[in-house]
Amino acid sequence: MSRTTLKDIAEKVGVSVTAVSRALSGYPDISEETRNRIFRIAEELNYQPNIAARTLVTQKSGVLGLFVLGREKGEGFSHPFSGQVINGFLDGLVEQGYDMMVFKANRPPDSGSSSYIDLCRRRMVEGAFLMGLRTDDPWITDLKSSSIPIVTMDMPLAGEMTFSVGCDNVSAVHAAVRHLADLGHTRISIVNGYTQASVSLERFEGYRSALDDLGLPFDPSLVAEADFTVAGGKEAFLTMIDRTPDITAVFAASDLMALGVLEGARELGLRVPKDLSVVGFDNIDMASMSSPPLTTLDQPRYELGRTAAKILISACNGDTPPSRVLLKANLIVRGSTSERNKGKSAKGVVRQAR
Amino acid sequence: MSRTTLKDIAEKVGVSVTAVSRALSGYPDISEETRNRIFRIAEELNYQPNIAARTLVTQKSGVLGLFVLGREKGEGFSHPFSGQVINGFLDGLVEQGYDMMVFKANRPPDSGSSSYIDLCRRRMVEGAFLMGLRTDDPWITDLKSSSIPIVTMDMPLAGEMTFSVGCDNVSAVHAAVRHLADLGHTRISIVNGYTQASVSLERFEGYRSALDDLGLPFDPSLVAEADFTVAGGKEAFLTMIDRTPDITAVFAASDLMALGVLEGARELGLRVPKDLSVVGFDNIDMASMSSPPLTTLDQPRYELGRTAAKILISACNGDTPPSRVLLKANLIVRGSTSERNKGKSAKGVVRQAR
DNA sequence: CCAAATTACTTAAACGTTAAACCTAATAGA
DNA sequence: TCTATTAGGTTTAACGTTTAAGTAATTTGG
Repeated sequence: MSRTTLKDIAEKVGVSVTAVSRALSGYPDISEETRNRIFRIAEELNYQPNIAARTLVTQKSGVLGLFVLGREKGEGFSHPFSGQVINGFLDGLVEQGYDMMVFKANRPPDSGSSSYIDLCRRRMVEGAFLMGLRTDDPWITDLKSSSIPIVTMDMPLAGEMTFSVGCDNVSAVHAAVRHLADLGHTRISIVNGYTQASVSLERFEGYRSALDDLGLPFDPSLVAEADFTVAGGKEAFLTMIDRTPDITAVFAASDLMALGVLEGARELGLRVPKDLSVVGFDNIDMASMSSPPLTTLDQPRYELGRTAAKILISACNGDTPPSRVLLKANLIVRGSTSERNKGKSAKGVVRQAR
Repeated sequence: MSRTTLKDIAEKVGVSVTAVSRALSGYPDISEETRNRIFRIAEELNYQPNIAARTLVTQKSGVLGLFVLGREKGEGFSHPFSGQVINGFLDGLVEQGYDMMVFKANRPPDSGSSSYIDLCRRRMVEGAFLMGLRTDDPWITDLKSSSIPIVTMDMPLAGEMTFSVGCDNVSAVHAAVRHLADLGHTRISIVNGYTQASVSLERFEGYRSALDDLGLPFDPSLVAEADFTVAGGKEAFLTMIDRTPDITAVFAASDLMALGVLEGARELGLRVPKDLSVVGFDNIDMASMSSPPLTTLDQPRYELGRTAAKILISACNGDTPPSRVLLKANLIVRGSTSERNKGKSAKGVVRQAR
């Protein structure tokens, strides 16, 4: 026997298919008695609506799409940051009766690959949440002119139907740098992410403005750029400290890079936080477990995902949510930062270690 | 203007809807010339098939479901283990033209929540992959009698349409214990996961059989049980080492618990690996970054996910894949294990530290 | 040269649902 | 008492696709 349909119930109860449909959908024009009979039989036959059929006629699928872009090595799903965001997004959308479909980013836009929007259209996806979008993504223009609502993480797009969620990176980094300055550091370097991520620009802005506000001079040789990974952070740190050995503090634009800095420092014989203070960004689980545990900026990841779902759904309902929502990232002070050690500068140690 | 449909193309080309459908699907009974015209117009109108309509008539949605169960704190998506498995699963299914829908596990089976299978039926999901299923899950019997193929991770179900993927836990743990024994350890303890995970039983079996094979006596007081988390592992280790301070090696059934053991050891002043050797399980990213880096069993996570997709799809196609596929977990030796230190036993250190 | 087969289509039906329009009997309002 | 309304339905059509069953024109085989 195949699946039970409205027709099966209708026949068994002795009413029309429409009556069953309306009863189950809670319309008031079905008598209390028939309604009860219908529900009983539906239960008995373990009726599950065929959502494909419903979608076809209502033109609404009840599906929201998730794109986890940049899924090479250590990115995307396997990035320690993504999990909680996705959890929040999923919870937020399930609460409103939606389901989630996950799409793989088809890398080369040349061949037969479709744009994100086209992928959505086939499945009648009502809105999409994009994580890991970069400024050089080939489908950006496509997204801007989307007719379904799009929420991006960390990357405002300025389209009619595009929205974004993210942290207030500028003030977050400002706070981190201030924290380091408060501890007496004056040679504060930044290991930033690549410029194709728009957070990188914001975080740099936070760094610059903090320096200005604190009366510290800006030195371009204290700025390094990496790819948000451990290896990249380590590499960037090592070349930078070689150039400018008088650094006593590092702000890294991701915890992974901060962990890379820690690794690099260990190799050089620098003791964190005694010789070098390190601040990360994200507060991934690993951050609290490194030695020393990382001082970092906690992004409310779950809340970010949840907010994305909220915006998407309200836009789907024809409302006009704010085009950009910024949540606050909180500085969490742990063991990787401390008062600047005036006696023994990092410089000396580095010279020794080499 | 709304979406382009087959009808739009048909009118513009001057053929029937069927002709367009068949041309686009590659049937041979459309002339080369009309086919080309159809393709050109379809392209021009940026036609995207309405998959809901297709699903309705073919009774196949082209969707596979993913259930990431146990999504409390640190579990599910945010578990460092899940990401790569999901990446593999997604890649495997996209390659075959499928899409992935992710379902939230509705915890209490009492209220109005539906079984995993029912969730699938509504969306005509063709098969599902379940991660994090426990032996005490309320929907187990439902799953066993499923009419759509189900692949579980790490948990064989013995149903007509159920399959499972996982690692060969028994021989993996066997290798880990042998590694410790080879280093001279004789008091080897196990911090296992909770018994509701079937891997726990298998890992315990590996532990027992290794002990037997190596001629080491089994001592129940060297067995602890925790919840796979860092905190749980630490707690379990601390109470165990208090009871039996002569332990010189620990096998933990997850890297997170192993990291907890490391933390506990640090607090007691035990030096790893000098005073205590520790082996984990999973090879999560964190494992290589702890200090010391963890010796652990590497699960081929990506491959596990990919295999799940492969099995699911072949079962969807009416084939009969093996009901259980076990991949090999490889021992990766890092800094957390070393030769047993005969001079200074852990016992002495613990006594001192307390 | 005619029947049979092939080519290139078309028509009709179906998938399971919802929405709009319609209907009938009972009830309410004047 | 007659009409207007309401309650409780039913009938019909539509959503966009695929598939089975035609059909007319052309080609092939003997």
